[in-house]
Amino acid sequence: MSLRLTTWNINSVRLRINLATALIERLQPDVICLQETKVPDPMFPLKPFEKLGYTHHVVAGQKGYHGVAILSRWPFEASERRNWCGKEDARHVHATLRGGIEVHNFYIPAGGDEPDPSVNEKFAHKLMFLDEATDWFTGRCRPDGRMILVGDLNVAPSEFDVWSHKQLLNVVSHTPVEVEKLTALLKTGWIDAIREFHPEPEKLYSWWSYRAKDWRESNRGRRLDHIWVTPELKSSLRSVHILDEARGWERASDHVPVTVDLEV
DNA sequence: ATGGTTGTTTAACAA
Repeated sequence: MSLRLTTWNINSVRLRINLATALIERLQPDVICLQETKVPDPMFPLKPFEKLGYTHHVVAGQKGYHGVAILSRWPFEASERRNWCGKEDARHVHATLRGGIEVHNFYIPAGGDEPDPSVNEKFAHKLMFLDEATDWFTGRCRPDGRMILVGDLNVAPSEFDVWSHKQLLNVVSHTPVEVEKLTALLKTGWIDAIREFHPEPEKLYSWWSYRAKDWRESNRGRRLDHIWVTPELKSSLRSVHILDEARGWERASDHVPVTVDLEV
């Protein structure tokens, strides 16, 4: 069976519900993983998704910030919300699809502006989150079997994942300590599916700041959104696609949807 | 070197 999964930091699911339906019409993913939904669960707009066939969902939201959701045309065998770092932040849900494929959807803390954990509590939280996730996937949730990890991981790990390695070395999202910790998480047993199809040195971005006058012209992007799979799914990978043009949509999110196709 | 924008919620914060 073919499985198409799209991950997207939508930056408010209520504001961009029409962009979500446009995306669905166009790509028809089987599974959609959203981040930064910014809505408490009772107010999540499930109806438009249900009408389009996404009758299975796991949603974890909160007022104003964060929020993740998995919306699926495939039934779930199980699903769960998980909290991290002793906080109630809605940053992770996971679901096991019919057939036993486990999907993890993360919204890793952005980390604030100052890349020093001793003065910036948000950056400390980000590093702790990455450590805790690494511990978790090393221990009771080992990445074996058929598993997919996606989301806004808020780290652009390689020099080819940012518009300027030099100019971003001390900018949160590309500092060596974050890259080291994201790499440790990857090495718990994952394969970077996007790079399987677009190996370095090809430049890849999934986010462009709202602050640029012309995002396309300046093209100061970063690859913050990721799709990882376990080795067991490597031979099932068929293609990946970063929908750059979505950054040019009216009232766009600052992130664009990223899609993977598998034959499972 | 700095400031630039957007979303939620309504002045301030997060990204």
